[in-house]
Amino acid sequence: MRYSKTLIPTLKEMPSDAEAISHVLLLRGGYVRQLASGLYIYLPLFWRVLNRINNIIRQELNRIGAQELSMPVLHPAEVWQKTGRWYEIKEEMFRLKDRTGRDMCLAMTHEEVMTWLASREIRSYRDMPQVWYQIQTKVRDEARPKSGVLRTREFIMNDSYSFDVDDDGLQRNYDLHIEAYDRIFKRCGLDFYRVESDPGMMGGATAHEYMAPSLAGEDEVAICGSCGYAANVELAVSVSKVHQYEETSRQEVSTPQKRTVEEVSRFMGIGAENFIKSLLLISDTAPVLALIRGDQVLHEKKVNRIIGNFRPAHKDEVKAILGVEAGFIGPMGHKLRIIADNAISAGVYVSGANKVDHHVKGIRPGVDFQPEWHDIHLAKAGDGCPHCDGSLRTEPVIEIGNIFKLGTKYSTALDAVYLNKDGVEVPIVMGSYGIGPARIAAAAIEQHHDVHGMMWPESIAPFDVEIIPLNVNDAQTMSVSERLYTELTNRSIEVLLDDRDERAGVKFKDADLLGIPRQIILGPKSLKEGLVEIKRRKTGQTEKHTIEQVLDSF
RNA sequence: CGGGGCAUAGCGCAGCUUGGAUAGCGCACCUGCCUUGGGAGCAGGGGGUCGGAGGUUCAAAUCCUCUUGCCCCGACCA
Repeated sequence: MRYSKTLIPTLKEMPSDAEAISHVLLLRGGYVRQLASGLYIYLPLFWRVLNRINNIIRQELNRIGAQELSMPVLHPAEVWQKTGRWYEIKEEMFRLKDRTGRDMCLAMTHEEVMTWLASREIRSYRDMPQVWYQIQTKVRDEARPKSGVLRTREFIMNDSYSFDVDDDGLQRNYDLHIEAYDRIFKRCGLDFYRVESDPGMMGGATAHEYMAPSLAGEDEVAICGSCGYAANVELAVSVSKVHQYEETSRQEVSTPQKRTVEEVSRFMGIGAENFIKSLLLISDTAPVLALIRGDQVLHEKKVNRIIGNFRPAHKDEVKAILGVEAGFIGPMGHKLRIIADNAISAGVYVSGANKVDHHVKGIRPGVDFQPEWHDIHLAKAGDGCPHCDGSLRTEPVIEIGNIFKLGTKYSTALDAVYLNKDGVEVPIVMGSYGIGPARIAAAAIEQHHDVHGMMWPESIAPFDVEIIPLNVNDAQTMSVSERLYTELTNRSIEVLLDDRDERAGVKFKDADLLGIPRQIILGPKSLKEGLVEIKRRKTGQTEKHTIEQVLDSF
């Protein structure tokens, strides 16, 4: 392609609204433009990148026997009503009516419609397994679009759905998708982790997320350096550091005006890990007392799974329910439900005395009070790995893909059933798998760039090579450029020819910004010797070669 | 949804506190000359009515009210 005839509106100045590096570079490099909050126009360069990514995805999914198809973006409400998500999902779903007043919505995802199709077309165990996928637009009214193309309200997703007769079949398809996804992300040149994740509203028990490490990431994963345990911190299990404690007898201590763990800890000269933090939570059904170690943070999602929806109690509620001011609550002597983090199952602790201005030391959990034991603390860097002796570290990541075992949640709701060998009607067992191509692109930029611009992995770069004739008014320069352009193109190499009548500096700057992996530089000096230069964008190294050598190197 | 910030030429910004005459700068753009290995130089030129509505005032980019959009933090996130 000729640069002079391609829309590549590069920007010299820093866009003021961009924060994430990928966002800045996509804007500056003329890859995308923003139409409105969370809505982006993909210009020719970005579209080429996405198509390359999508082709890798296609190849790998076809390889495991998946079949590509395409689904509507506009859905009738009924299918979403049948699974209940029409009611469960709130403002995040775009809803509208057609001219007859029928309720419709824009697709946030395609479990419903895929399952609807399966319910009509799959009749027998002989029809399975099936894996259907598409590369389609999804629309979600995000509460807060951000970071350029990383979190948008409309985006392309590759989503794949498996249909099996039983859990074993599902497991096979799940494993096949892991294989395909591993290959896809590897081929796209990304560093990534596959981590255990929260199935969330998808339902089902098992789920993994593919995460690309990046400062621009919204998620955080906990990783064990020794055994490879990796999980989203939303559900990461961790072994709290063992702490030293003193065997003291139970004893009340006066702690005037000292309420927080930090205050009392400093006042008594005892480390925060020797405290029990008592938090009163109001769930939908009853108040619950949650206990965690003083040096830890309560993990609301974990608690949510145990007691359902809840909120922290207000100050006056604490007084009304426990009969003591917040700040002096202790675990003992209460009748309500108590859940405690495993970390405090051993040891001797200090906590509130349930009496203003007093705490108690020498408290023995399991002896002085009997809670339900759970993991309800937030895993943090330095905590022990739950599977080995290693310790965990945490890292910010971009979610680039996810895989879920759905089970029969959707097939049951939409009556997608088949007849098994015994002639019995059984619900289809499903899995769903998703990849965000734009996030792969953004993650690749986040992971591969320098101060001058992007450095695309070869597999997903918009072009394989950029030819840079330094002086387009020089006949020899141009004839060699044209020859290289033609011959490389004939060999199916994707070439960008910077045929603009611009100064050398402009072309170099733009080329580095665009990040095409290889640059072929044609200047008068080298050409006199019959040589051209090849520059590798990643290393910045240049080598001089004859034209034949260059052609042969591809 | 809570908190904060911004909105003046295509882009990046100044001017606003303390109202006052043709609203300014850099980049980009157009014309000419010159130049061609890291975003050149000189000369000339076009383009905005200050996000929108209302108000105060002799006078509003500037003060007041409302409103819309965008960004950031948090909540949320199939």
